Amino acid sequence: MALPIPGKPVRGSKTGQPIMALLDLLGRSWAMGIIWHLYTGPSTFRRLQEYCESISPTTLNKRLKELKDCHLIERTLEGYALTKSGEELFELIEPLGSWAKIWAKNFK
Amino acid sequence: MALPIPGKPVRGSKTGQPIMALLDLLGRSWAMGIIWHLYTGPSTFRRLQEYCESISPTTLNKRLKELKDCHLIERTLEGYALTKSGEELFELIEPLGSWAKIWAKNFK
DNA sequence: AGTATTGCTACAAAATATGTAGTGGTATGG
DNA sequence: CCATACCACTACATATTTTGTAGCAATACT
Repeated sequence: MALPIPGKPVRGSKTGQPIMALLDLLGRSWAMGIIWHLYTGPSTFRRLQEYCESISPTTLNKRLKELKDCHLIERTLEGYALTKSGEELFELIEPLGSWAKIWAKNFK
Repeated sequence: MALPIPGKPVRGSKTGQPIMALLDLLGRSWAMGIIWHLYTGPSTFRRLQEYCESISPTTLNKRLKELKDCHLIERTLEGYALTKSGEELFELIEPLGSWAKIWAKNFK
């Protein structure tokens, strides 16, 4: 399980379980936030930065590279966009949106 | 959206969107791995540590506190266990497991 | 009483993220 | 053509998070 993450292998990948590699990738700061936003359509670097509450350009750049290397996003003429694979992944995590609302009520 | 995360407010919570708070929580190191493991049944601190590839006790302890504060896990006589809420959440992320296998083939 | 295991805490070092400034590239206007 | 203005990044110092190792108090087992 050698995912093409720049630098060292993915955290959690030693077990060889793909799910662990995926959870590691998604468990990095803003990774899921980026995917969530891109489902609304392609976006520019700047707009992603704003959407992710002013994530630093350094981190955004790194995250985008990783997601690109894992074929979840790609650059298009309109900016960054989800790949077919990325869309599939989004559709799997989409249900979290409505669940989160119910969950959040426990803290009001 | 003031989730009871020890210390500062959840990253991503400023928008007031519960999904962002949830993605932040789940986007911390090993958070989803812990949930994934606990679905197989209650577990002790030590076994969780082994399962999470020797996550440092400091981080494991912090993460367990956060997940407890957000009512996703709880301490039982048998150790740490998912709450009703935590189980619901797991069932939402469970499909990632089979998807990850297909996705991983792109890197072989 | 002695040894083992467990659930943690302490703390220094390493890795990661942030915040701000700046660079080079392309578009727009005068 | 030159200035101004964005945009997509890179550089780099600082802050925060995670790791790794050691150790301690509590319970269990011999």
